[in-house]
Amino acid sequence: MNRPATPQHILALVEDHFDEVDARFTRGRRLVVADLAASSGPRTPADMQAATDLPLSSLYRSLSVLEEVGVVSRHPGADGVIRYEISEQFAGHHHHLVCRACGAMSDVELAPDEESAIRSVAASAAARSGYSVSGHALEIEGLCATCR
Amino acid sequence: MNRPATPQHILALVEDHFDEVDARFTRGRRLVVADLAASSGPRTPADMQAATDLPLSSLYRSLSVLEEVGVVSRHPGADGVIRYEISEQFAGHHHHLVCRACGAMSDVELAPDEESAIRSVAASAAARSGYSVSGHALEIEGLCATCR
DNA sequence: TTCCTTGCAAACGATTTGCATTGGA
DNA sequence: TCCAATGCAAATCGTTTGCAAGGAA
Repeated sequence: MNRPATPQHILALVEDHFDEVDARFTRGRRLVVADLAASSGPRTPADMQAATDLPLSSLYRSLSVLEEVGVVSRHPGADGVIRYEISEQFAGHHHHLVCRACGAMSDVELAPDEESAIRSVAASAAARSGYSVSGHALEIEGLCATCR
Repeated sequence: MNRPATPQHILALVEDHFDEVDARFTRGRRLVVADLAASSGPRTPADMQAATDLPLSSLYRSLSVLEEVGVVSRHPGADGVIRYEISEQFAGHHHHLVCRACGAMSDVELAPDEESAIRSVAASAAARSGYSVSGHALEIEGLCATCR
């Protein structure tokens, strides 16, 4: 999967994935995935706790399992807080807009030609430094619509 | 300044900058800047404390002053630790290679045409989402030469 | 003197872990 | 039954702050 998906779609894919790796897709984990799937950008544990009402320790434990099985990925913010989102495998490849005033991150997708331009720049830069590339992330910094 | 610079050059620029904003470029601050200027990528407070032997509290205070006056910038890593580097104003614009095995970050510069390609992609993506752009950062993820 | 910087120790806030309990296969 | 998941409380770890001492203008 490498294309935007609806929350329901994501839930279904994640459910299948839990079967495949044979781990339990429990209530807590489901709540976390549902919350992230419905969001338009990475969320902090505090955000998710407010939305799901799970105890923080359980939330963190769910996140760590979800990360292990590749369902979510972490995005540390400049404020020192780690934000999570559904990983690209399930939510599709995209990039981030980061508001330098409020720290919020939101998702953006690039057009195919933009995407391939980035990919080729990343590949050549990595080659120059002896890295083998496995991915890239463009972070666009600016002011969001409400902060500008 | 928007071009790679030698450690000495950076020290000199920073010294002038401290004069301009009339703040003191003290021993501790100088040690931090020298350490960062000599490094090939963002460093953690622990790295810097090992190199400079400054007490952690003083180190953090120096970093916070340096950040306020625009000399350093912070780069939160996936491991939750914040890394610092000399800001682009003094060290030149560049991007990062991040090793997904060891977490190390190293600097890369792009060719002018690569850079302008990224800039234009960032501008159009931001416009689509109602953001005003102030900068961009490409993070290239992969395995570094020693981890691959 | 006066203001800024430093260093130590205590305080914080985010995240992790120990342990006893609960829940599902 | 049995192992994994949960929840609470306590522990960690990176980072920040209070406060008294030191230094430069």
